[in-house]
Amino acid sequence: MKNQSSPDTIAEAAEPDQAWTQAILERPGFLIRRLHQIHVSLFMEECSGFDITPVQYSIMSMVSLYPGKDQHELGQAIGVDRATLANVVARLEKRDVLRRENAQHDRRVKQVFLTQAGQDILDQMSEPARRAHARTIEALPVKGRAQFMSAMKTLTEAGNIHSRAPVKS
Amino acid sequence: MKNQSSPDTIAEAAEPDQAWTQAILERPGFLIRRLHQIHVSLFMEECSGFDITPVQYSIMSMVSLYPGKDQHELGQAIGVDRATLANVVARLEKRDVLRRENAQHDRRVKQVFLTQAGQDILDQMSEPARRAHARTIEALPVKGRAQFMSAMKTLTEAGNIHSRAPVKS
DNA sequence: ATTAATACGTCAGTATACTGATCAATAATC
DNA sequence: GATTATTGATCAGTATACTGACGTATTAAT
Repeated sequence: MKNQSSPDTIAEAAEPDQAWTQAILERPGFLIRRLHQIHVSLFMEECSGFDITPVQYSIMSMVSLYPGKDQHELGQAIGVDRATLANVVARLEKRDVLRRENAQHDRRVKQVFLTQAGQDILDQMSEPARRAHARTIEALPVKGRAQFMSAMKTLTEAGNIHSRAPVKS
Repeated sequence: MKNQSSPDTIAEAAEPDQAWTQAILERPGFLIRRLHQIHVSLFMEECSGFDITPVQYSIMSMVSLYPGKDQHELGQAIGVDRATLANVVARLEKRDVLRRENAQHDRRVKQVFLTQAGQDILDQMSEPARRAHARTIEALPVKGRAQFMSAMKTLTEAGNIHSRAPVKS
């Protein structure tokens, strides 16, 4: 209610402290959010025409490996909470990419399967998806990429329990 | 429509190929999404009670440095598209954290200011926010943290133009 | 066997993130 | 000066992500 609430402080606010701005833009969380945005953009660019998002692709990949895996297991496998996973799967089912089926052994459970259309999309996306992942870290020297991926593994494994939807292997 | 669409393939699908599962879970984009989730969780945990998200904190920090910056500039400064930024700012305005004002020099422009309440929250959040960022990378050895942050800077700078809301400095 | 606890899925609500369209104000062009 | 183009903001729609609550089905405990 003193200095920053008055509009006539605009002029001299143009160059307060470049270092402080840098401090904001170099926080770990900030850079992680940015890199996530960048990867999603690269993924959607490489995979344009399929209209499949990175998370959808992760789910399809996992269902392809484990046909009949239920929603709860799928969520735990890729680190997506059950509410979000149900949303994504419902969308893919509506588009005839996935199919859900009530399990006989437990009527609470819904098992997920790829349709033939879904398997075809997955196959066709293999190369563009690989490129998107590669481009995300291509600015690093080859040696640096391995170091970076190693660090990411360390951090995600260490932080796994702290996230709301931990990956359960 | 052959192997994966039949529910009686569940049993033998239990252990298809551990290596393939690993391949999914070690893609760059996958780990980036996970680390982003983890950081947000840590941030919300450290800053519980304030009900301020990481992006909201970024905006508040930037407005504190540049009072009167308009929405378009703010979005470019922190890498958030204008539609999203307008949403976030509108929410913070409703909670009396920020204040918007129509600029005299250009009636299209809405300048953003912190309220006193907003500045107080920002001040009080300084330490918990710092801890959240620190904890996000604390699993790395001290030397590894610098390397990791350096790699993140390289990647976000290189990928900046590819994202839909590039940071403009 | 009934009750209690747990598990799976869903729903409602909220937040970030993006797209594409629209509208009003400004800037550029003729 | 009138027309055109550009810009800032908003709106509608969609997607991931999470919370808390609910209902139903299963399992555990009594």
